[in-house]
This record gives sequence, C-alpha cells and structure tokens, in this order.
Amino acid sequence: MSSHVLTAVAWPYANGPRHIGHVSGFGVPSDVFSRYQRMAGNQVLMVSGTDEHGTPIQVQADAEGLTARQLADKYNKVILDDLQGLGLGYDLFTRTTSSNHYQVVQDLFLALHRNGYVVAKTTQGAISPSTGRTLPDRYIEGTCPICGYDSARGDQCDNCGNQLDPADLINPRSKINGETPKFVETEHFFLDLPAFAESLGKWLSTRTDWRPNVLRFSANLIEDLKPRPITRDLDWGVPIPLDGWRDQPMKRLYVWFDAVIGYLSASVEWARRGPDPDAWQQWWCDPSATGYYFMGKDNIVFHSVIWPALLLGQNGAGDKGGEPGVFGTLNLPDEIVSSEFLTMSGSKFSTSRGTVIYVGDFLRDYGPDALRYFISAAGPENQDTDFTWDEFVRRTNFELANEWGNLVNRSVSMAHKNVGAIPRPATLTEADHALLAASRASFDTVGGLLARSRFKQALGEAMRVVSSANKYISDTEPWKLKDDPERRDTVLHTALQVVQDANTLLTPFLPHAAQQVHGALGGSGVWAAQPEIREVDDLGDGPAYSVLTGDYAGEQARWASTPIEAGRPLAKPSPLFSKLDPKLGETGPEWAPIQP
RNA sequence: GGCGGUGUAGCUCAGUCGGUAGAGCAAACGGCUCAUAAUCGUUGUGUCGCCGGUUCAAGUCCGGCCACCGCUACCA
Repeated sequence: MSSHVLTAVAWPYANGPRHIGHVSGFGVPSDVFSRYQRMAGNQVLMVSGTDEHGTPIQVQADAEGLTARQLADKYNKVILDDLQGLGLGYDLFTRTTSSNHYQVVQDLFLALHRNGYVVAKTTQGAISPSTGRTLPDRYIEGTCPICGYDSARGDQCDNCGNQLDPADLINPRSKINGETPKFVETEHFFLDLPAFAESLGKWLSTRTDWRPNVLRFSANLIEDLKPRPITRDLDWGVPIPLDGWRDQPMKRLYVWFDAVIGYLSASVEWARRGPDPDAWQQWWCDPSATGYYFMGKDNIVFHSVIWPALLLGQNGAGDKGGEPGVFGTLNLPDEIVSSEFLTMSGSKFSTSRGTVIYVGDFLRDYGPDALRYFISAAGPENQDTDFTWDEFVRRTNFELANEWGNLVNRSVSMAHKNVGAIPRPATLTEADHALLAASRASFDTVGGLLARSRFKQALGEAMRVVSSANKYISDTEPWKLKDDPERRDTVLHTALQVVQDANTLLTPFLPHAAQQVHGALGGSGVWAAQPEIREVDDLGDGPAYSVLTGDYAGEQARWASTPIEAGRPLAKPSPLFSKLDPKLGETGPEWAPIQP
C-alpha cells in the first residue's frame, strides 16, 4: 500500500551560513523521516529552499557591500553545499527568488484577496529616512519611557521587560546606522486572521494526535488573533499583483508571507521540471496524501496557525467562505514535527558570543554521518539539549566506531579470511533462529517509531540489533570453530545477515555509511541515493540558479530484511568510521575552541 | 508581565494507564583474542527540585513555591 507523503522542511534564511542547531531542527530529522518513508515504499516529495527576502538580508547585504540579490546568491550557495554535504535527500531545494515562486505567491495572494481575507489599512510605521525602507521594531532602539533604560528595543525593554511601541521611545534611533527613524502613515495589506478563528479552531480540534504543547500553544493563539500585515515598505521582495500596487517600487509582500508559501511553490516547481507539470496535486489536492512539516520550535506558529489560515483562505474555507483559487482545494498540514533547540553551554547558539558551530566546518572535519548520528541520538527532540564536544567524541568513538563499525569489520573480516565470500549456512540452531527473528522483528518496531518521528528511540532500537549481533559473535566464538567449518560458516552467515539487517535499519540515519557497508557485503550499485546540486534555468525570465535534487527511485534500500546471497565474494574490509582524538572532547576544534 | 517547557544515579537521558525507580556512559572485576586496544559478562549508586493535597498507593494527578530555559506574532 503506497501513499503520498509530503515532507515540507522549514526554509533556512539566507543571511549567513547555518549552524548545527539549525540542521538539528529542520534538516536531519526530515531527511531520516523521508528516507524511511521511501524505503517503506511510499511516494515522498521532500521540498524546501532558501528564504531570501526581507529586511535582515537587505541589512546584511548593505553591511557586506553587496546587493540583496548578491548576498542571497552567496549564502544560498553556502547552504546548498552544507545540505548536500549532510546528504539531505530533497526532491527539490530551491529559492524564493525564482520566477515560479513569485508566480505561486502572487496567485495565492490573489485568491486570498478575492475571497476577502486580505484588507488594506493605513497604519503608522517607522521608516528609515535615508533609504525609505520599513524599519522593523527590532532594528530601533532608544530610551525606555517606563524605566529610563537607554538601550531598549523597539518592541520590548530588556531592562524592565515591558512591551513597547517604538513610537513611544525617547530618542529613537536605528540600530543599523544610528539615524532617527521617521514615523509615517503608510498603507499596507493585512491578513484578516480573526476571520479564521472559527475555522482554524474547528480544524485544530481535529488534530488530536499532535503534541499537547503544540496544540495548547496554537489554541491559545487563536483566542486572540489580530490582523497581520503582509506587505512592507521595501524594494526587496515579491511585488504585489494588484493595479496601483504592482509598480510601486517600495511596496513588496512581507517576507514571512512569501516564505511560508514556499512549500507549495517548490512542489509546483518540482512538478513543472518533471514529465507531469500537475504532479504536485497528488501531494496537495488528494485528501489521502499526508503532509509532514519539520521545523524548530520557534516556527510552530507559522505552521500550526498562519499557514493553515492561508490555505483555508485560498480554499475559500475561512469564516467568510469564498471560492477555491487556481490551486483547487489544498490539504492542510497533517503533522507538525517541531524540535527544541540545540544549545551550547546552556544557551542558544550565538554568532556574537562566538558560541557557534557552522555546518560547513563540522562536515569538513568529521563527515556527515557522525553529525547525523549525534543529532539523531542526542539531539533536541523533546527538550533543549546541550551540545558538548565530549559527548560528540564519545558517541562517535564508542557507539559508531566501536559498536557498529567494528561489528561490520569483525564479521566481514572473518568471512573474508576463512571463506573469501558470504559463507553458506548449514542447519541453524535455536540461538541462530532467535537472533534472526529478533532482527527481523526490529523492522516493525523501528519503522513504527520512525513513522511517528520518534527518532531517538528508533535509533536506540536499531542499535540494540547491533549489540545483539556483537553478543552473538562473542557467545558463538566462530574463531574457535576451525575444526567445524560447517558450524563456523553457519555462524558467520547468521552474523552477516544481521549486519545486513542492521545496516538497513540504520540507513535512514547513516546513508553514507550504509552505502559503504552495502559494498563491504559484496553489493554493488546505489544502496542509499544522495542529493546533487544541479544548475537549472529559471522557469520564467530570471537568471539560472542551482537547486538540490536527486534521483531516489533507483536506490536499492528497502525497509525489510533482505536475504544475503551465499557465495558472493567478500573483500578485506576497511574501517567504517575513524575515531576522533579524545583531546577534542576537552579542547574542541581550533575553529570552535571550548571557552574556559 | 503573559504563555509554555524543563528539574530523575557522578554525566546524558527513558519512565505509557498512578502499582516495589530504569538504560547508556563513566568506575571495578572477570572472560575472549575474530575485529578499529575492538567485544562479552558480572557488580553499585537515587530525599525523582521543595512544600502541601487527593488516593489503599504519587516520579506520574491537583495546588503553591524555587531554579533554569524558551516564546511573546512589523524576527524570519
């Protein structure tokens, strides 16, 4: 029974390189999940891209002496390399600056507008006098009118904790260049979120399987919904597709609005680049398809409330009714898989404090699977989790290299030395049968956990198979069976079969190592497919760009115990994982030393 | 301030429906020597943050308090 599974992965913001906290939230879990779903025979569509609009990109670009587009190009490339290096198997990882994205965003805006969920309002907003751009609250600071603290932020005073309106600050100034912001009347479109209170509440009440904290948080939110602006005074973003707005150089759709629509636009783009341009509908319009959204906890509100509101509005299914837009009736999210934060010394990763570990640096020195393993085994799945080098070294050396890497090495080595091929088994004993049965049974256990995004527990169960194989080899002592080659071969065959099973179970977590083990067991061809970076033409008249994509249909890995073939030649194996210097656990690497 | 999370062995964390507190690591001892000095076995340890309540029974449910963390929507 094959079903359509949409893996919608949060879009990384392209204002700098991403750190390992980012990929522990949206990246690795979504890929482990998707790889499992593909192995289980489901039709997976995994999409994402870089989020490239908005003020922070513009500010960062100014700081680096680049245009916003140049800055986005630069960090899109960095992020693309990082995600490919990690082996994240996107069907399409694209960008919000593509023509296709602009088109989809504008179509969705128009549907919302036609159905009456988008309303124009005049408000007072802060503008940078030198650029004419919106100055977001958080870029304004000044003296707090309540406590007199002189570095209060525009939205909140860090000293007294009161929420502020930037217009009330004494001596307000721009954090970007120190100039005094101008408060002007400006017209903007707002998403009428209160017009979704009832329909959202009804929909949320059907989400009984969501995590309680996500539900509570969302339910809380919809009790006090306010209209939310979806346009900005900015020249960097998607133009507003209405007469009188389209040509205004300083009016653009607000970045959050365009970014969250990326899930849909990337799916459409993926289909347009394939044989059937309507293929995206199988994941979006068929109610039997399921959509899983992966993100860090700071992003929950966008996926549990705002994105569903946009979809309901497009579908004409908000409290004001309406007609479905050009996309037809779209599916709302089925699962919100949110992660907590990976912290360092107890607080969030912070570029300014120097407590940050970039994905690129990490991959260069330790490779993708060590990081994937660490995040899966010790990542912030249920609560904030502290990253320590000591723990990373321990996990890599003892669990990956010793237990798993060495199991492969010892079993294949013995078979290679004694037989030169996968040995032929004779009669199996009760112990042999018991081990094989336990190993086979793990596919249901681990698969069930993966389907429910219980990654830590799933990996623990898979590693239990590895332990049982190590124990089996110690118990049966095949190296003492020189006088009984038949029994020895049976033991080795059994051990190798469990290695094959364990490798399958570990494939979603360790796809690179899994490919290597596949080879060590005498297999050929692609076991676990990897993504690749491809240069593509824009689907409109924009510049060509790079995307991350891959051909996953051809991979051999299937979620089942595959019998190994006796007689298949085996070469002398080489170690699967190299061990880290234990000193790393005390000092950290040169590029991210542990601060005393 | 509001909302939420977390607090369990030296460390990292599990603990479902309330029913005598668990795993891994670290430590000690022993076995094995195929394998990357790998592996297998045996051996401990707890005021479950604090106070109170409900109950025959509370790590678990309820109330209060303490500590740490996050979010608080013109950050994306």
